[in-house]
Amino acid sequence: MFALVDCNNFYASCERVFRPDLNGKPIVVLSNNDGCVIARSSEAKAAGIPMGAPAFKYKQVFREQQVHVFSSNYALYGDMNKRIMALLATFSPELEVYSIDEAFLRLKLMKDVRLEEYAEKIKRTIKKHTGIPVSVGIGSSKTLAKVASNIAKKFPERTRGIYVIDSDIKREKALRWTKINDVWGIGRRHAVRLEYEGVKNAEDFAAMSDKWVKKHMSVVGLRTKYELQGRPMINIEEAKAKQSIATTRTFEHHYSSYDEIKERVVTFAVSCAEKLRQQKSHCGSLLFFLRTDRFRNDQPQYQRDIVINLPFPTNSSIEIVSFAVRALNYIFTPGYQYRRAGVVLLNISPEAERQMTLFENTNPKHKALMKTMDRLNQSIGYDKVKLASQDPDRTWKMRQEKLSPCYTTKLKDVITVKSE
DNA sequence: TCTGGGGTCCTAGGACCC
DNA sequence: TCTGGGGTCCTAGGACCC
Repeated sequence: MFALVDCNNFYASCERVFRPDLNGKPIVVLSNNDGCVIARSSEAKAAGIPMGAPAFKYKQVFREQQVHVFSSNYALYGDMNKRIMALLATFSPELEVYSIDEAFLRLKLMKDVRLEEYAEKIKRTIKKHTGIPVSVGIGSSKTLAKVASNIAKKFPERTRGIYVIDSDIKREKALRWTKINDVWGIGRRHAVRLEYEGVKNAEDFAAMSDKWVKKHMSVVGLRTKYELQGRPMINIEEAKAKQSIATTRTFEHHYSSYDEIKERVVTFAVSCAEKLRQQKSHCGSLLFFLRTDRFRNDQPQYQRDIVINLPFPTNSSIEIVSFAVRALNYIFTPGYQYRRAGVVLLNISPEAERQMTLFENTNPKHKALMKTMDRLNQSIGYDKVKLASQDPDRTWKMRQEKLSPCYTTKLKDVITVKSE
């Protein structure tokens, strides 16, 4: 059996762990630059605030409903995620961390242990040690575990956050209840198409012909169909090195000067290179993109991507920066108001499998230099050692007006508990 | 004034090989 | 009249996930 453990309203719950005064009150968490709503407590959902709502359009709603607004605090959420995953690892040797707030576990059926009780124990443990409420869905495939978890979340009172699909009768009932666009693996496009075909729920979809599904939705759709029927097609996956690494940002305002954009691009490239070295890989190519503000139709629009194939694989910040700047030089055109840019590293392979080239190679001194830079930045603080092409006192800053303290990762932010 | 960021997998078609 | 058969690799674009 597969279990899906999913944190309820994760970012909002993280904020609430250290602010118990906010229990029962509406909370939203905003994206970078305080742009959109990306997480909502159940009270905020009930207040009618949709996912992805632009914050500036909902200011009045926030005020009227007394919604507590937070900027996203990834240091906090990332650390809470680590703690939860460490706890989950004690429940099964086969654990897949699927996203920042959910994980799949493979459960071997054990004698004398009922699945409901095991799920209950998982839920209780996470709550006790981290303060985060979770839902648990269990089924004979990952997709069914997802279905079960949705039911658990939808009916918290009746299910107490736990739902187990362990019989055909329960499976059929669950599939009938699950709307087609709520099925894991069926997105907006396919949902529209399927509804046109008369498919309303997961049960209808599971009854479609293999031929139709394969033709219109490829083997991916077919796997989803089998999984809904209770035949596992997707396994627990162990953590793998990333195949692409990106750092992209919407700027806090429009930039038109080359120098300002260049400084940002350098920083994006450095950040990508750090992530690349962390997973002990190097990259063979780099994509850079630059675009104007798609929401401003009173201004001329410009958007371009460029891929640069590196002459040799590298993970040196210095080299990756120089190629990123070269990419910028190719596509930068003066006269536009730029709003977004990004660096994506591609063609990633393990450092250890380096293919030597005859004439060109990375400077061997870079390796030791990068190691030292990474060590210093890790021990004395992020961004303390920079390349000269980065602005030493970075003038730009992400808009984060409602940032909460880093309760679990900064000593000065640790809460004080007074006892009498 | 103001609208996020980071990933994966699959397929068709082109270009190539013998 | 008539023009084979069997492969691989790469890329762009689409669809999906959180």
